[in-house]
Amino acid sequence: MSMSETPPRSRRRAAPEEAQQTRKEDALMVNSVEKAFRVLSAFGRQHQTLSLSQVASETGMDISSAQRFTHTLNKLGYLRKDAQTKRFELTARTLDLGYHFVRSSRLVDRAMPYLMHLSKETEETINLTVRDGTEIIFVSRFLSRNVLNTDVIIGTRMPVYCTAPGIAMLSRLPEDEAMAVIDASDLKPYTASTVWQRDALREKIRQAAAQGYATAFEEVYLSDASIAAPILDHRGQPEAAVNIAVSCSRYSREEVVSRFSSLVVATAHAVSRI
Amino acid sequence: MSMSETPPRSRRRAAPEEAQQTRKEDALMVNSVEKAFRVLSAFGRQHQTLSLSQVASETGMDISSAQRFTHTLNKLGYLRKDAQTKRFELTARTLDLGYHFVRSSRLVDRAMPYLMHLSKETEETINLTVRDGTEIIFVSRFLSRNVLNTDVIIGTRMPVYCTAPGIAMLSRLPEDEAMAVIDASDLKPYTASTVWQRDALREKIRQAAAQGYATAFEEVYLSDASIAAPILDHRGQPEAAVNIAVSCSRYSREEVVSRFSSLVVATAHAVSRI
DNA sequence: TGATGTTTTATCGCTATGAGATAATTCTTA
DNA sequence: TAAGAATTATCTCATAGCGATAAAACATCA
Repeated sequence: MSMSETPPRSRRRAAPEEAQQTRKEDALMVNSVEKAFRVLSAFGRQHQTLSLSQVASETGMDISSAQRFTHTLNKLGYLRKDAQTKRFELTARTLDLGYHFVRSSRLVDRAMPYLMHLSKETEETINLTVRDGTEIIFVSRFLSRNVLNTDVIIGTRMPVYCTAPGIAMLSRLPEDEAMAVIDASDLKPYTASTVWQRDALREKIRQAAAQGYATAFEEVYLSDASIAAPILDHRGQPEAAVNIAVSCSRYSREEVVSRFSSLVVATAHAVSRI
Repeated sequence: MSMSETPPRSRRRAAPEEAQQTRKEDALMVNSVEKAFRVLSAFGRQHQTLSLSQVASETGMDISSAQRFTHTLNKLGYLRKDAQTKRFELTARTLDLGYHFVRSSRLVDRAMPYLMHLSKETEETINLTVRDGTEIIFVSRFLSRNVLNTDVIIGTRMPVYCTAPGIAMLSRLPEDEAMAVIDASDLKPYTASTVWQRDALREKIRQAAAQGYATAFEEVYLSDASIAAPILDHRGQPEAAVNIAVSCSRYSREEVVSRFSSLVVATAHAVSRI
């Protein structure tokens, strides 16, 4: 048997057994959908525009798939292609999905008037956040005229463990569930003030549970202080949090608590449906 | 031949010729992607939650497809399913796409500091919008402490023809292109003040071209006034618009122009890359 | 309470669809 | 202007996903 003959052009796709596997596991999964989202999320601050081959390498797809999905997303209007440079970029149409979410959210509906009121009363930045696994997502936001942080926008994600809203939400979970979230997190200090050790975090969660609110001082951004309270759904589960964010330069830690704790707790309570 | 025998179970899918047709027309289109988006956009203010069969009827898909796509989107985390009621709702993860867009947009990057400055200077609501066909989309937004309109949020769409940013953008297009947008629009009056007739709109566009800014007084919402200027890209095409929105009760039409026209024009010019 | 209709979930066979290869074309750059 | 790289167009084949339907769970009403 000659070893040198060219092997028959193996028309193999992915790893056949493995594909078979996932297929068996979940016959209802439409994989193309995941790929489409994979392409869209390849874009971001680092990659404002991408060429076809970059899309392929960023997403780990072959050039043909990249071609098919960029074409599809372009047709659907989520991707624009520059005729000159042949590079792709996201379009404003990508805002549609989030728009539908905000418009369909009972939580946002309920919370909005209270958040507005809190914004006017305090003249500080007010946020509504929800939890997605080990992260919080900013869902609604009223900016203060004082500090305009454009790094945080709607859709921004931050770790649960080093944010006041995150801890506030965990504080209304059974402790083992809360610690499971902590344990699933990639714990690390963002600043010198970040509380990131397991034991310290458990203590922080307990304290938040006792007080009804949580605080975070310069844990992610220097000079940012935040105080948050959990919003509970009709069965008492924490479904969101309100927080007030202020600049450390304008208030001491004690002042943040004394001025804002009861306001934020009252707002969270008003939005809750328990 | 008996006519009463049950016809052989016709295993036909869609209309075969037609499917063949579209397939021929666009071999690169991955139709599953469109269907996934169709499911997601079935949700909204009217449909905060949907059951499986509602998804099917809302999207015009059969129950099997609805099942497959809700399952897929649930797995990917864009849809949540209530274990009790078996109803679906959008999750905050749908904000991810829009987040990626905003983060990847050079336009937003460039505009942000100027918008912030304009917001502080005027203390009024400032918007950044882009055009998508016959609509404008709100991309960035700084709310005034005076009027807090929560109907308009990031991702909101409005017709080009009855908004100041829309007319401002058209005013920097060749007139035939501008009128093509008008002609593609579903022209109708939203309020008694809406300018919606073809000729009046052409006149309005010409005036905006001459002045460098466009205005709209109570054309969509009663008591809302708006003044906008176009942002041009490096080849002089209008790629966006800035506008200042105020309450009619606080300023006369003349005051809106005299106080804000040069500010909004200057801001738009600073953001332009011509 | 059982009977009946409705909705959801699970499963299956078939084939149009989309994967992957590659050829043709266009764009770079040296 | 030739070589190389990237993009676009086109083809074939295997299977992913479509559509049907059966089974199960729920709801409704006599």
